[in-house]
Amino acid sequence: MPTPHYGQPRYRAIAEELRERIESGAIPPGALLPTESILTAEFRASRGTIRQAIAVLREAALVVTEHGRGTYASLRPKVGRAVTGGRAEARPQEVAADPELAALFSVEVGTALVEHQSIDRRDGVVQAVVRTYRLLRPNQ
Amino acid sequence: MPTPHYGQPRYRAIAEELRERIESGAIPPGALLPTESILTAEFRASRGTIRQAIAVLREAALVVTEHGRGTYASLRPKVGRAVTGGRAEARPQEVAADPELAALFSVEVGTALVEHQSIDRRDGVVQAVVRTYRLLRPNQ
DNA sequence: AGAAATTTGTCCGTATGTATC
DNA sequence: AGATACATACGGACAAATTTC
Repeated sequence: MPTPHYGQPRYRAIAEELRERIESGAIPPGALLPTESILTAEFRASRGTIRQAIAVLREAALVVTEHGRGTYASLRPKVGRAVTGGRAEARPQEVAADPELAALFSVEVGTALVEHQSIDRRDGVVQAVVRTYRLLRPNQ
Repeated sequence: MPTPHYGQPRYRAIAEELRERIESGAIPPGALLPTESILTAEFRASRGTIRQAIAVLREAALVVTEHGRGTYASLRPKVGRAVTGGRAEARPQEVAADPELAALFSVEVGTALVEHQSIDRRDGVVQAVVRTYRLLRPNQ
């Protein structure tokens, strides 16, 4: 079998399909995904490709994998706009760069950065807090 | 050849070695890393293993790979010296809630949260750093 | 402009190691 | 101990993007 992946690679297509199942609730939060072996059979793909697909979901924090156990659907599907009141507030503010941010932005520790904070709530309960950091004035 | 990986897997050891070369300046910022083919010969490892090692560096934002071109060392500063617990960037990571996060999540200050950091970069230059915080155990 | 070489991307099949049940 | 499931590693083949000639 050749390797035709015009446009979308197989592993991404498979990741999409699995993402659908998770976000739709077909695979409920906390539940185990089918084993790599089963997915291999279902999608008629090699195990490496299946693992690549799962890696995409892991990167997206949609699943968590445990050695010898399996891969679980994350307890936190869809962070996006919940139809019911998942509104996010923003609050620009200047903060001092911690060592890691300083290294990333190539500035001195303590340099002022702009912090943008948004909050994802569901039914009034804070689900996630997102902080975005940028330079006051981009260098380079 | 068997696959003994007591403790450290091969690909992580190779990633460590390459990380050394980058952080020491042996591979200066912006420079191309040796091709996968060359690394395969040097480390006597399969291409898959080399690619896995490079994936680790990519995850740590130490390199950027471009299709058909090669893998570049990131333009990040060698400031990453002070290693006072300052990890380059482990992916999902547990951190202690600061007062503001603690208030938002309704937990005690210092409670462990999961931090996920992603970096938006253009041409190797960091544009923005996004940190997302969530509870370890979502308490509905 | 076009062809070839180079380099990374995707995919397969197999084998073995390690963790969990 | 045995079975199950994920992790690591190898080798081969072809696709796609880039560079070189």
